[in-house]
Formats: sequence, C-alpha cells, structure tokens
Amino acid sequence: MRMTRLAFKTQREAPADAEAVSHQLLVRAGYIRRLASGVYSFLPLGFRVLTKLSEIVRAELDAGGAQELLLPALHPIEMWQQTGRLDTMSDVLMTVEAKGGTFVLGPTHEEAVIATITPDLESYRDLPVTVYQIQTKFRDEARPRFGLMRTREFIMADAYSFDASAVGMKDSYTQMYKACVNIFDRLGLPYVPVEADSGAIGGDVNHEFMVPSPIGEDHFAQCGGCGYAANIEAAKRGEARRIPSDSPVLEMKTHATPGAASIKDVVEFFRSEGYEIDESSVMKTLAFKDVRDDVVLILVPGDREVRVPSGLTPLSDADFDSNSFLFKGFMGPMGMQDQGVRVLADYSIYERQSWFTGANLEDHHVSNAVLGRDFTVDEVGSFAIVSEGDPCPNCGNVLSLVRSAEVGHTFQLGLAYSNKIPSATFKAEDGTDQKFWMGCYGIGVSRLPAAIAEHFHDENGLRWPKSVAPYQLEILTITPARSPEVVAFADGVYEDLTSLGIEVLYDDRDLGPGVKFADADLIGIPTIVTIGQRGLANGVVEVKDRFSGERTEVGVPDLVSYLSKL
RNA sequence: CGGGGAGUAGCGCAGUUUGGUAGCGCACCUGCUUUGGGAGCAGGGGGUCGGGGGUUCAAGUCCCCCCUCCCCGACCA
Repeated sequence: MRMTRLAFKTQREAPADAEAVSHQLLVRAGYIRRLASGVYSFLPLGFRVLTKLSEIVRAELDAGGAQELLLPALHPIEMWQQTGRLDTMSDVLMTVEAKGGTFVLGPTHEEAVIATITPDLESYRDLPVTVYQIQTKFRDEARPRFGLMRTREFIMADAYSFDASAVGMKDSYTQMYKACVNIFDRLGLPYVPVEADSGAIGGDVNHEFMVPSPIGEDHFAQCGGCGYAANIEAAKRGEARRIPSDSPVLEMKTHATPGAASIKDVVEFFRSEGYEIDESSVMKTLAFKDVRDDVVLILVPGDREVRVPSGLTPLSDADFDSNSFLFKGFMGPMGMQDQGVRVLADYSIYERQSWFTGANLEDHHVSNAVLGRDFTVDEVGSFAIVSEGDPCPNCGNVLSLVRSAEVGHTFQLGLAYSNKIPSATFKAEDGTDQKFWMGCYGIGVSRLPAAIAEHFHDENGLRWPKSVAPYQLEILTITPARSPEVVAFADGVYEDLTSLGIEVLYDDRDLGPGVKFADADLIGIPTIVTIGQRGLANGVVEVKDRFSGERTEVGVPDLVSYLSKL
C-alpha cells in the first residue's frame, strides 16, 4: 500500500481523553478513532490488525475441531427471559425496539447459539459439536475505559461446545483450552491461565487467560513457588502461621460504643479511650443467608474484605428485622451457634490472640474476645479476598498480586443453560431425552490490540509482533521529490516484494525525512527499509528492526532476497 | 449510581476573573526555499464557542435547565 493512497493521518498530540499509552498511540498512529464513549472505529491500519488477530483465532479454533458460524446480534428478548439473564445481566443489556418486538443486542451468545444449533443436534450420534463465531457484541458498560480495553461495542470470538456427557464436555474443554493456548502463543504476549470465578455466565470449572498489564482491570494472585494462579475473585489463601499465645490475655469486656457502626468508628472510639487498636485488630462480622435462608456469619479482620462464597447472599434490612439477635454494625461471633447460626472464619483469625468485635447489642462492642474461650467457629478457611503476601493454598509460599487484562475466558457450563431451555435436548442411546453438557470459550479480539500495544510499545511508538502487524515491512524514501533514482529504485523494490506476496507499506509521501522516520516508528511496522540518495550512492540500503532498533546495511543487489527471508 | 474535572476549528490549548469584531500551535490549501530524525518565509481556508432558555444596547464570558466526555470509586461476559 502506497501511503499517498492510504486513508490515514498521524497526529503529533494524543486526544486529551486518552489516558492509556496504548490508547494514545493507537489514535496518534491512525489505527482507531472514537465515535462515542466506548465506541471505536477501526481505520484501515487498525482493521488490518484486527483481521490478523481474527485469522489467528480462526485458524486455531478450526484446528481444535470447531466450526465457524455467524449468529445475529439481535436476539428476541424472550430468549433472555427464558434463561433469566434479562434480569441477571440487566446492567449491561442494550435493547432495540423494532417492528417485530423488542430485541437484546447480544452481549454474549449462549441463548442464540442454543436456539440456532440444537435443532441439528437431535441424537447422541450428532455429538460432540463445537461451533464458534467472531463478531460484534454489545455491553452497556457503566464505565468504558482505556480505549479498546473496555468498550460498549466490541468484537469477540466465542466458541460453544455441546456434549452428551460430563466426560465429553471435559474433553471438549481441554481441546478449546489448548486452542486458546496456541492462539496466545502465536501473539507472543506473556499470558497466564488462572483459575477464575464464573460470574453471570454460570458454570463450574473455568479459567481466564490473563496478560499482566498496567491497564488491566483485573488482578490475579500468583504463587512464586508452585505456580498456583487465580483471579482475585476466586483466589484462596492457605492457613496462616498461628501466633503463640504466651502473653497474658485479659478478660473480655463490653464497652458502650454509641453510634460506632463501622470498623473506622470502632477504631476511633477505642483509640480515644486509650486502647492500642487498628483496623486489623477488629473482627469484622458480616451476615449472609444461604440457599435455605439460614444465617451464616463470616469473620475477617477489619482491614480485609470478605470473598463471598457462592450460594451466600448478604442479608437485607428486612432479614435483619426478622433476626432480632443481629444488630447491624454491632455483630460479633459470641453465642451465635446458640441462635442456629453457622460461623465461618478466615484463616487470619489465627493471626491474633484477641479481638475487638461487636457485642451483639445495639451500640456496644467488646475487647479481648478470644477464639475458643469467648466464642467458637464452625469452620476456619479462606474467606477473605487474598492480599499481597498471603500464603499460597497449595504450597504455603507467598502470593503476589498481579494487575492484568483478561483476554480469554473458558468455562465448563455443564447443564446450566440446558436446564433453563427445556427444548434443548437430544436422544440418548437408551432412547431418553438428555440435556446438553456445554462449554463456552471466549477471546476478546478487539481488546487484543490494546493489550499488545500496551505490552510492546516503546517511547517512539508502537511495535507490532510480525504475527499481527498490519504490514510486514515498510519502505521509506528520503527526498523522493528531488531524486528520481530513489523513487525508481524504491518503486521497483515495492513491486518485487509485493509480487512475492509480502505485505508492504510504502511511504512514498513527499515529506521531510524527520517526519517520515518519526511516523514509521509511531506506526510500528516490524521492519523499516530506508532508501535514500546517500545509501544508493554507496550501493546500500538501511534495514531497521523496529523491535531491537538494530540497523543493517544491505547491498542493493541482495536487498529483495534479504527482505523476503526476514 | 457517588465524588472530582472538562466541553472554544480535525488534534492540543489560550481567551471566561473585569461582557465590547473568536485567537495560538499542529494539521489543511497556494507559492518559493529547504531536505538522512517531527524545516523556513509569505499568503489562505476552516467555528452553532456542547444544546436550550434568560439578563443586557451587546454574551465564549453573567444566570437557570439539559446533554456529552474524562478521572477515582461502585459494578463487570
């Protein structure tokens, strides 16, 4: 492509709304342009990157045995009512009123793919099948961020597997998991598969593919010892070292703490009374109910957050009213088993001998509550969100937290969707109707350019890996307007390389050399070939590797064969 | 949804305090010069100053309402 014909323009300054480096560079280099908050156009250069990414995804999913299809973005709203996700995902759903009724703009395609493909899956003989689509999806994000990282309209590759059994589902999962590994390997991005929480998609076993990144919106915990890695929402910690209890412990004492309903208030109150106390010395007691509506208390130190186990929901105000022994803001574990309440404590309960906590009496707290003496717990486990430095649940080494961007997510859905869609059945070998065992596998295609740009850029601009670069090679001419021989030679090289099937971007613009060098660095094509009078006079051309910055002088006669072998 | 900030040419910004012909840099157009790391001179084009209402002889500037965008948080296939 001759740059004089390319619809693009670089900008010296990034728009003020671009915060992330990747966002700034992608806009400045002419890859993307914002149309609305969280809505981006891909300009010709950007679209070529997107196409490269799609092709890699397509090739690896095909190799993994999946078949591509295309699903609508418009989903009849009834489908979403049937699975209950009209409610559970209402925060992000966008709808369209049309003549035929109301449609959901698909944020993900489980409903649509089941309706589309299961009529062809009538028998166990038809299984297993994995299908996928690469297309635009819509999520009405509360806060679009970081350019392409989180947008309201985005492109995803989603594969869906259908199996006759749990064992089959696991096989399909393994296949697609490998396909994801292959895809991210080809991108050259450092990624970490982590154990994850399944969120609104549902299902059981699942993994996220994380790329450590300063503009990531997730964190995962990683163990340097055994390789354990899990999303912070799912990560567990190991048991803490117990503090030896050789110092004298005072008796538990009740204090009037009027109005001190928060950890902060409690700390402030006891400090003003002369006690040595900080947030970590207060036992935070939070109340939940389980699926049978029984009350469950979870204890964590005041400076930590509870990681709510699945199946538990926080108590509403009405729940507090109907459980008169619970005083919101003044709860503690003492005597709770007598009320039929299960008490769960995080391992960090072993980190201190005695605690400040609620007295189970309006406007009162206690000091010196001691586990085993003043209260007991039903279970000690990992109930707090992990922090930097917590012990690994597998090997006890130290966990560290890594900021990261989620670029892929694979789920074993099991029967989660089949159960909600009665018509989604096949005939089993014994003639009975059976439900599909499903899996789903997503890759955030339009998010990848941001992740890649963020990881590979340098101070001069973008640096694309060869696998996704919009062009493999850029030819740049110096002072073309005054040197016909430069133009003639460069034209020839451009023609030769193009006819060899190499994707070449040819900067034939009549601009100062400084501008052209700067643009080449900004655009980030992997190999930059500089053709100028000075070099030609010596019979050489300069070839620069954008990644290493290394420049090589190549003799004119060898140039095309040299370049075609890069 | 809570807190903070911002909307003036394609991009970056000044002008708003104290109302009086809408400016600068980049980009764009014309000409000349220049040319191996973001050139110079001269000339030129481009604006619903986010929108609506109000005050005033006069509003980018003052008042009221609304919209949009960005950052932190909440939320998050």
